[in-house]
Amino acid sequence: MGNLKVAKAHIRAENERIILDAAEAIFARHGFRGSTMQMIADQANLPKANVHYYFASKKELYRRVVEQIFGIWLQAANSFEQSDNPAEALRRYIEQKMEISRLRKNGSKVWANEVINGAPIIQDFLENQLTEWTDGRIEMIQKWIDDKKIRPINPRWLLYMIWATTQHYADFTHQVETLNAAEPLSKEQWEDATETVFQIIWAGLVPKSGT
Amino acid sequence: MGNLKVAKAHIRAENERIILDAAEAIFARHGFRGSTMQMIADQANLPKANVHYYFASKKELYRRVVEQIFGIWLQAANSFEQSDNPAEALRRYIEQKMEISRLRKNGSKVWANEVINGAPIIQDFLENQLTEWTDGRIEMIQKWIDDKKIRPINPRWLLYMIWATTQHYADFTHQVETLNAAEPLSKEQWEDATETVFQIIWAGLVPKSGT
DNA sequence: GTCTATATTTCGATAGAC
DNA sequence: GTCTATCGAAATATAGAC
Repeated sequence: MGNLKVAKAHIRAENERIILDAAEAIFARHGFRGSTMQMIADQANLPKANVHYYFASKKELYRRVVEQIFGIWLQAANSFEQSDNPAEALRRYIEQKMEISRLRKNGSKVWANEVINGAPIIQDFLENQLTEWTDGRIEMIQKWIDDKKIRPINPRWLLYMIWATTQHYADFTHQVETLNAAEPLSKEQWEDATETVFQIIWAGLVPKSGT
Repeated sequence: MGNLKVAKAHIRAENERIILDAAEAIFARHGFRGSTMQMIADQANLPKANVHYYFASKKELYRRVVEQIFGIWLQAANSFEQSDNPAEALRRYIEQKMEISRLRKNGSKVWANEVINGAPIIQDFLENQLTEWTDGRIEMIQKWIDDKKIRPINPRWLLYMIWATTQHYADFTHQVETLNAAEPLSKEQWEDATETVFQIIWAGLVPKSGT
């Protein structure tokens, strides 16, 4: 009896994972309304009714996908804390964000799609978790400024700049690859792009030596 | 007879304009598949059948909207040419891009949506016009580097950085406003953000005085 | 050129046999 | 837990009167 329960729970966990991965890919490519349960089922190699068996509605499935992405974002964001040295903290954060853009393109695209459309489904994430996290990071950056470790700039615009620049490589992959002779960026290009993003931002933050 | 033709042409031009504006707003908010001809008709204050009278299909209407946006982008991009001084040229370009983000949010969002989804409808723009324009601008920036006017960085990543940072304020308006206590950015905030973007990028490009 | 009514297709969701 | 068949609700597009 106990074994049966465990086996069934295992099947459920595995199928949910397969469907979530399939849904992320489809939602990233076609948006919420552009994606059909049939497409997701095909991507997962399951009959459409099975998808409905595990996720009651398309909306619930979508929300689970977005939740998953948001978790990864917040987790990476913690790297911000790990150093009191602004150069180190920013380098680590930019590197992590670029790494997520490289490895989790679909997640980033679903998020972008959702925000562009006014976040009809995940507004609560923006209002609660993201607002809290952002306010905390702004305080940290402001402290760096007060300590004259970086130039006085508005910390908020700096954060947006890092988000925009790093996520661009995930959200606009298709444009980036088209402009790269229809080829994905090579390992060297990813490293070079990451280094350039960090270098420009950091050089733009260093306090003027003469001041 | 001639007058009648002119009058009808006028009616057509005006109605097409009304429908295009309505469609841009709806497509920006709901994406291609999320938008219905009924929504567009309501936004334009016209019966649905009239929209079909002027635009044979939803796809044709969408393509016209994206074409319009792309024209505005390319036009603004010319400001890049107007100065041989990198600081001036970059400042003007960033200011223009931020101005478009402020005034033409919907256009930018439709474009972003389209690229995220793999540009199924406007791939030819990416392959032709955008590739040409980008290659030309990369040459210009490379010349600045050769002339030691700016530090040696990969010009392509610099362009992407400018695009990403400026368009973020249009595409992610909803997130930016949620993080701004649900208020649109004030005139002062727009100016401050623009200045910060330019300052960080430019300071990150100036050649080291000691080298 | 305008607009009501409707044909046709597609999709989300469920029933019910296995 | 799986899967076929199908319902009911939209949505695109068009026919045809004005």
